This record gives sequence, structure tokens and C-alpha cells, in this order.
Amino acid sequence: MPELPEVETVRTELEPYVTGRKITGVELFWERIVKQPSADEFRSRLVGKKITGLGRNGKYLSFQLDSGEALIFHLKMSGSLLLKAGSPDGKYVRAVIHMDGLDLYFRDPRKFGVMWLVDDIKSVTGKLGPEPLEPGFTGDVLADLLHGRKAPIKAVLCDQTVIAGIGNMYADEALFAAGIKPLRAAGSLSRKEITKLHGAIKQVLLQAIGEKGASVVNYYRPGGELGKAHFQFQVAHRRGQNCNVCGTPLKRITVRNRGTYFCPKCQH
DNA sequence: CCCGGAACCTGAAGGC
DNA sequence: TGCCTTCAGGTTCCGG
Repeated sequence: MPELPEVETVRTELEPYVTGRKITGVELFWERIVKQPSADEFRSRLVGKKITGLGRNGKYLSFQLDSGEALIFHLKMSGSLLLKAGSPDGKYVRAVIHMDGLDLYFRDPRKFGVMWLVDDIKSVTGKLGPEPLEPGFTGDVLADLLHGRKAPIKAVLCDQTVIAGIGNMYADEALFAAGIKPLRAAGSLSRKEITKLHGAIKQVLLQAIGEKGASVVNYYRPGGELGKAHFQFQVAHRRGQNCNVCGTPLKRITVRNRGTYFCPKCQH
């Protein structure tokens, strides 16, 4: 499932291939993949536009166009942007962006993925919280964001309006690294715990970017390769396994309808 | 504003 | 073998 490290990997690996190219056509095999504007307008307005650069906001990937508009992608749970039609296979391709000399395939088995063509990126990403890897995201900022909240810390970490880019997997990993139980009320964390969590979030995300993302299900890099971050996971998706640190069987619970893994001994 | 649950999707996995 | 149910999860919407 693409979260910040996966989307960042797609951005850096795609950028050298698509920057400077002109869009020559758009094919849609599942029209509801276009959220805005209409499918017809989306197709016609994109033709002839040149891609000047790629950006990322949380889990949103944006292609900046020479017209000043932005083509925005959200891969949701199962989307991939691929440079080759047959990799990993030709099934589940919902859209193709044709460019001069290159085609980009939007593969998405679950059909949750979305594209927008907008004048202002902020109209899509405006409500996002701070980027956790930018200097502005300090321990004090995190403390303010968590202050007074009664929802489980796990749920708050996954709230994109609080922090941008953290999803189910990396919330579990950050909480394990910080030694905090997922069901703790966010506002109940001590300043010391918040400091630890702040460091854990950055460390977990940076390490996963270094591993080119986690290929748990349906995540492929643009060239069709898998990421390796999931091999470093301490708790996420490790159903039925034991804690690497203390050997205690990991627990699986549900928080906000999401599978949540933690070590009952290492996390307090 | 804050919180929690359903809906959107389809394939994989498990039960009988 | 095969049908049926459950699970997976990012975001949005809705109700309390």
C-alpha cells in the first residue's frame, strides 16, 4: 500500500523519465479513475501539455505542467505507475498517459486510485497536515498536533490532516520504534514520549525510502521492481510472529477498522 | 471541532 | 471442487 516512502520512491524514479515530455494522448479504461474534471475534459485538456517536474504532498503525486496546471495522482491501496506495459503484467491497467516517446500505465487492481487535473494543487492537497520529513516538523509541532486528542494515537497518526503521508504500516512501525501502544489516547503521551515518537516517525520513513518502499501487496516501482522496506518491519503485517526484541508473540487488534500490530511487552 | 463507522473496490484466503 | 464469507486499507462522507 503506497504511503509516503512508496510515493516518494515513485516520484524520484519517475521524474527523470517524464520531465520535459509532452503528453500526446490519454486512454481511460475505467473512467471513474478521473475525479476532476470530466473524463472527456481530462483527456482533451492534457493533450499538448508538457511536464515540467514532479512533486509530492503526503501520498499525492503531482505532475507540474507548463500550462501552470497540475496532473495529480493518488495510488490509494493498490495503484502503481509503470513505464512498461507488461511489468508486472498487463492486467488491471486503468489508464495510459501517452507521451512523446514514452507511455505511463496506471495499474490498479482495486480501482481505488484517482487522478485530478487542476489549476491549483492546493485544491486537492490543501487540508494536509505538515510533511513529517521537512524541518518544520519538530517535536513541539507534534506535541501541539496531539494535544487534547482523545482518539487512539494510531488513528491520529494515520489522519492526513494531522500529519501528511503516514498510513497503516508506518504508523505501526513508528509506534513500535517509540515503544508506545497504539490504543493510547493521543493526548495522553508525555513530552518525553512525543520526542521519541517524533524521532521514530522520521527514522522509520527515511529508512523505508532508503529501501525504495515496502511491497506488501500490489506495490511496484515504475520499472516493475519491488521495494524492500517490508523486510525491516518489526510489527506491521507480521501476523502470528514473535517480537524481534523480546520474543513475545505480537498482538493484532483493530483500530478504526484497520489491522494494527504491536508488541504487548515492548510498547506501553 | 472531534470522533467513529460505513462505503467505495476486488482478489486472496479461510470455512464448510 | 466450489460456493460463501471475511479481510485488506486511503479517503470521503455521514451521524453523533
